[in-house]
Amino acid sequence: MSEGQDDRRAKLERLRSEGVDPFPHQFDGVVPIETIHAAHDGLEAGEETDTAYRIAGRLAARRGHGGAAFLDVVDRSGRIQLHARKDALGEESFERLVSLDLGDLIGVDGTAFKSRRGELTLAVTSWELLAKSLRAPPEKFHGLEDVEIRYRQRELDLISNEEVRQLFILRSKAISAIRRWFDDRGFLEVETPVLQPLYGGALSRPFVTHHNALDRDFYLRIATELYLKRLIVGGLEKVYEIGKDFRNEGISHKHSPEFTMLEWYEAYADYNDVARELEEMVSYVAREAGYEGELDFTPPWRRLKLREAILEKTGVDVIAHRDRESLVAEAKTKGIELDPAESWPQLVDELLSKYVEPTLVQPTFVMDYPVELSPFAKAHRSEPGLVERWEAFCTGIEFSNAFTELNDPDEQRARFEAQTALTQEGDEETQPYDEDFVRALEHGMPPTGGVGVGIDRLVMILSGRSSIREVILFPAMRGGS
RNA sequence: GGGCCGUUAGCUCAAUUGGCAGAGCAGGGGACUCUUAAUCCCAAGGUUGCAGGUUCGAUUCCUGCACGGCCCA
Repeated sequence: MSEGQDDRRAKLERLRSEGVDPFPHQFDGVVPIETIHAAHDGLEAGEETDTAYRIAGRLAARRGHGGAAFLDVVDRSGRIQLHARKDALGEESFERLVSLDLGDLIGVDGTAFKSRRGELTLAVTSWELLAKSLRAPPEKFHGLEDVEIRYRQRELDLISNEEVRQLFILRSKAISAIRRWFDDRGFLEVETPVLQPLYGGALSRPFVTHHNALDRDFYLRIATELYLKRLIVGGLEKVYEIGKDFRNEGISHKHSPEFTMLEWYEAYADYNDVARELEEMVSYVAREAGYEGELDFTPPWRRLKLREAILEKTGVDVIAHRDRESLVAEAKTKGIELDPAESWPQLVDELLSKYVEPTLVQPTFVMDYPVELSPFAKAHRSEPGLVERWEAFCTGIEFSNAFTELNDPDEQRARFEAQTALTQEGDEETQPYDEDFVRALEHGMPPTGGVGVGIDRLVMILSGRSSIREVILFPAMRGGS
């Protein structure tokens, strides 16, 4: 009797033999359960109405009392109690209703009232089976807690865990709010290739795939950056894209090999302009998604220079020690052991991520990065050796990255060549030379501000989750079919 | 890649020193017309992740593997 399936199949056959279709085609005129709550939560205990509603959902609990029964039905918007009476429904309909299995999908007509204990309830006047469930749902009180099953069979997680449903509704609301925000400001939503002859726009190893008819390899994109900037060259001026990027690197609580990225580019803007846009946009999205936590997204956010942020947390001035040896030595005087095998920019990155990042709880911009870590950012207008770049942090994680975009094609060519040199030294996360992109820049790209936002990380922040897998419906897992 | 922890009934969890593998929920039978983790009675439910090893005897100890979690790189 695996998972009680035999009992359920026997009921299925009995229903069929009684002339009941266990899988009917549709059920018209359903209202969300929340509309009943909205209309009648103010009723007094014991108060009855003759207002009729038609709802549909999954049977989540049942409490029988002989000639009557209470049943809980759940839909996407909420849960409501049903009260069924044998004297109201008749013997056949009542017996069939109380012998349903938990997990069955039903449609119900009933009138709203409040029970003596004060629970809003639908008195069932008629009902029908909408789909038979042949497997037992997870236990009703604890729900499904096994993390592996929650991720591999997310449908069960959604069925049994209300807060998981709420999380993914929040995610959906956040993404639609993002689109609304950009659409309202004259941005065009565009779609650029996922399959790319060359990858670029970020520092990461790519996934490789093969096109049979062309007999050549393609890369799954690691970013949308370079194609979007070609659209800026083409005169579209304000563009954004929301889509999946793919990075062939380790999986952690903040890295998924497949993740959702928002990028936008705006002609005639710089990194200060787009910083103001990010704080406004996130503040709007948090409001629209119903965020109610401790974080304050109200603009303006705190702005720190990278040099000062690291100095404040470690006592190390990375700009005053602008080569590997002197930086390692300086860190040592502050009691920080750095790996002397790493390059200067890698060491700076380590100081940032280890000593600064975890302390940035409220939304914060860290500004003005060394040129070595930023092959697409324009030189800083007043700080030599730095570029006009910021990253935005919140709850200790980086969720956004932006530049005043480099638009000098000769400078861009030189940056690619520097990356190629790193590749030859064995660095596997470098930027391949993209001649199509440089040629596009040679036609002239206006001054441009560009931003990337990790949508999964933004949803983690808005929902208070600490693992990226919690906010991805079907996260990548080892093994499986 | 490394360290630690976990994997027992459909689900959530027990099992003393290595000695008959238990409970709640769900499912089955029965009672009950305002309950809400409903309640009460009865019966059933197991290849203890997989493969080895030690032992008279392994859920328990050892080795390897798989999958997962947390931390580190």
